[in-house]
Amino acid sequence: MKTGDFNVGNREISDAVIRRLPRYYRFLGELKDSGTERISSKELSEIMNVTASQIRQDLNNFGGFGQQGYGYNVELLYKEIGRILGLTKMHNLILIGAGNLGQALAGYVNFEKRGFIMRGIFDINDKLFGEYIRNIPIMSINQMEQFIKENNIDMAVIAIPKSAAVEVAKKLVDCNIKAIWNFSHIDLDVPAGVVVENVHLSESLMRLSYAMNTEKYGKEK
Amino acid sequence: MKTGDFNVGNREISDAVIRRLPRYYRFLGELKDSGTERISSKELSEIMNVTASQIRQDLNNFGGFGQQGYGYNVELLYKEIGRILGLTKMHNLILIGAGNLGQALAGYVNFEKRGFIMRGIFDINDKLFGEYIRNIPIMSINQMEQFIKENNIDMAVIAIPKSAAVEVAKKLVDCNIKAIWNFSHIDLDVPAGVVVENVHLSESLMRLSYAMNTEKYGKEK
DNA sequence: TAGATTGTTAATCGATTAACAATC
DNA sequence: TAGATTGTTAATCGATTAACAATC
Repeated sequence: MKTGDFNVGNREISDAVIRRLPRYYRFLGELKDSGTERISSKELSEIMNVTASQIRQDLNNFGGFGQQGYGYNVELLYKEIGRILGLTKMHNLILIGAGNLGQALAGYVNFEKRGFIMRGIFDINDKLFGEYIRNIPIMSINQMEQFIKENNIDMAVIAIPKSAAVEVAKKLVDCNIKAIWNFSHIDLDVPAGVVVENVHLSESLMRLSYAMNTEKYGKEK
Repeated sequence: MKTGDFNVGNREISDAVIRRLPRYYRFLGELKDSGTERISSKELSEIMNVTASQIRQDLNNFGGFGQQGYGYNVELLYKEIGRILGLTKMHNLILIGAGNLGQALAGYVNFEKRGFIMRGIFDINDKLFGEYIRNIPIMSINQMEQFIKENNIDMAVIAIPKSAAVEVAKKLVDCNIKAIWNFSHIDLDVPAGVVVENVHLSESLMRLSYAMNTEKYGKEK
């Protein structure tokens, strides 16, 4: 097992488990802030509305963080999950697309709390070049490749229309970007070793639409 | 079976299926736009990178839209999925929070294509009152309840800090809002009959962080 | 020590995939 | 008609829940 490899043994950790980790992290953070020192899987399960069994199973993918008869130390567990999620490392990132959504993302300071530092913003609109959002310069997309190399960038946020996203993603991969946070409504095709996390807002809206639609006329409970 | 109730028989349709519907819709829309008339589950499975079996199983939750020996008519299937997702209906919605993210969401015109019309924006910052984003007026949060009643609003987008989100959600529920698209980093607790769809960007970022972290040091494939 | 609660194994449940008869 | 492909049943796989011995 190499450094940074958290799963006990070498089993593959299921996506379902990983999807739940940030939520555990959020609740533990709140408990920590409220001064709670210890918590049992049972208590946490009631707060989070999941089963205690699931909590214990999930955590034991990564190690035995609890203690029989006591439960879990909140601060320790919070820190461990943070480490598992990679939040203790720093990453330099860039944003592509200074439209509405891009500007909102650039203005979102909470990234930095998690170790993600936005270094540059790229767009095709030359009216924006030279401007800044929170000290982050907006530059021409033509300068992107050079900037990535010179600034040790390993992650990119894509917030441009889908017609341009595929080409930009290709360039990013060529520049050895390791992670793409994709807000464009398209599935990006990247080689192994590059990770993509999609935020498809329109799909989220459609799910809400479905739920509204079936709730209204659905069978009574 | 009542109008608007799409599931065949009366089985509960699993969340896993529903989460895939918008993606089918997106791919079918692209196929339709490119002039493709018919497609088999096999062909679609190759484009979408899923199994043909899963596609057929998923669709047959809602009805037999295909034809043996032929496959599926793209335009018909696209329309059916749109209907299932409730995209043929109109909804009036409001936005709470005219910060960076809220402004980005207000500027996002694609909602309207799906039948979601933003009628008003509410904030606590009095410097914004009287301003407009795309003809949508920004008003005081104090006017919200009256506005909802007078404008037949059935959905709200919450894009405010989590400290204020719980209270606003409570007010919305009292005003008979049926759906909440929640961008605040908190789990909203709403009564049965009200649906919530969460977009937790920070959790998405953490998942990307996890993937980066394990990819780098992970076992070679 | 007795009580509490974990870590872990076993049982159950649900979702995905495979197979194939029905049928266009 | 023969070939293709669906709709659907059966088999498999994986995830969740339950149970309990280990142990703090």
